Amino acid sequence: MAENKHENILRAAQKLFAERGYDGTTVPMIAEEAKVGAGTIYRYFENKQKLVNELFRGSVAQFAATLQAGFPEQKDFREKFRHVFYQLIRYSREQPEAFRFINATVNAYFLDEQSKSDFEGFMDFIERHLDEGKEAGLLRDLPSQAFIAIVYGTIFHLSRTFEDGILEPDDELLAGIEKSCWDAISAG
Amino acid sequence: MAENKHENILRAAQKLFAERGYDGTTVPMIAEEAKVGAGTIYRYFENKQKLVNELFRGSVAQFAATLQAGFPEQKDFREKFRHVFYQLIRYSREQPEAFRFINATVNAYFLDEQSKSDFEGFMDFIERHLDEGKEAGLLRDLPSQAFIAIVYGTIFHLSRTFEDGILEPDDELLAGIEKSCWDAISAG
DNA sequence: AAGACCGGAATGAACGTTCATTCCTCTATT
DNA sequence: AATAGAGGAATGAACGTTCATTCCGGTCTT
Repeated sequence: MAENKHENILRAAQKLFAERGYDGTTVPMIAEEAKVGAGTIYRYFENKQKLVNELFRGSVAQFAATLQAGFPEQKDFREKFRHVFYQLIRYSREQPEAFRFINATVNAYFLDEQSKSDFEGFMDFIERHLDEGKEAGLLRDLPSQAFIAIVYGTIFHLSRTFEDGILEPDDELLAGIEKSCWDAISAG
Repeated sequence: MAENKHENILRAAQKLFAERGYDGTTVPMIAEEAKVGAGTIYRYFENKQKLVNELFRGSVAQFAATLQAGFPEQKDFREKFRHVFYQLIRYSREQPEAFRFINATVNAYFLDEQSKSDFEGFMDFIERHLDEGKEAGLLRDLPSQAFIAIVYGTIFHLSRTFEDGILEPDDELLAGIEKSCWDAISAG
């Protein structure tokens, strides 16, 4: 039961932070959602800010793990790109609260230095992957950060569209958008 | 000076909401930033929530006006798309706080129905524009909302990249990204 | 022309409420 | 009986909001 409460509190916080934001969520709200006393939260976390930072880093780590899981190191760049695209989609679909929380929190004033640099490290993985495609001459003559804006930006907005029920995600739609993104970044 | 205070309060709120979010910004903070007494805010706005909604609607209206200003109604679809793309970029560059505030607030729990429907009306304009291109057979066989995710999502993420100083916006870069977006949505 | 007066605009101290955090009691386990 | 874990009442700070008071420009009276 011990480790369980720690996890329950994090999950409750994630849900509420995703819905209402950090400052719109009170510690008693988190306690109620996690079904623990308000004081219990302070047995597991020094304060609210430490809690949100620990949650953020955990989410980013899980996100990074999803992205790297089954990465086709031996295959060609086109295949690697497909992998990254679909794993980004997968995380945003399987952990919509975490995905929303991460993106809403990236630039927040309450993130500490370690959290920021953890996220940068994660983005660096994507950037390095795109750099590889650039060096192979497969991509357009644009900075990697522009490719990130196109691919990550698209997926970010798409996940909102799915969450709001405006579009239904199916294989055909996702395949079409993956091809669109590839065509947006690939050379000639 | 009368209308001026109303405007000063809105601008102060916009700056703070963009930086710290609605719940992370206190009314006394807004008062200090606007250089008025805290009580003065309540002469112009019924309460904090009415203030944030009025600000949101004003920002959306300005955004919509920017998008429609000089719309090349007589030109071909390719030219219209270019217009929309560059006007979206323009607003995000000229009003970065408003752009950030709008996007961070779209799904917020404190937005009232009118604010939500104002924003939907704005998005409808973009969607209708893309529908036109679809009906003309110029675009891929994807839902318009997917195109919005690609174009708007890209620009949204790009504006973060510019704001953080990661990329410098110049004509060549923007032209390259505009072409990328067009290639992502156009048929054949 | 000058002083008295008026009314709305502006203020910031003060209110009740709610927040993050602490502390003390109770329960369960050994 | 002793200890550790958990809960929730208690606490002081800070919140959104109100309100008694001050300020200020214009108008009336003489």
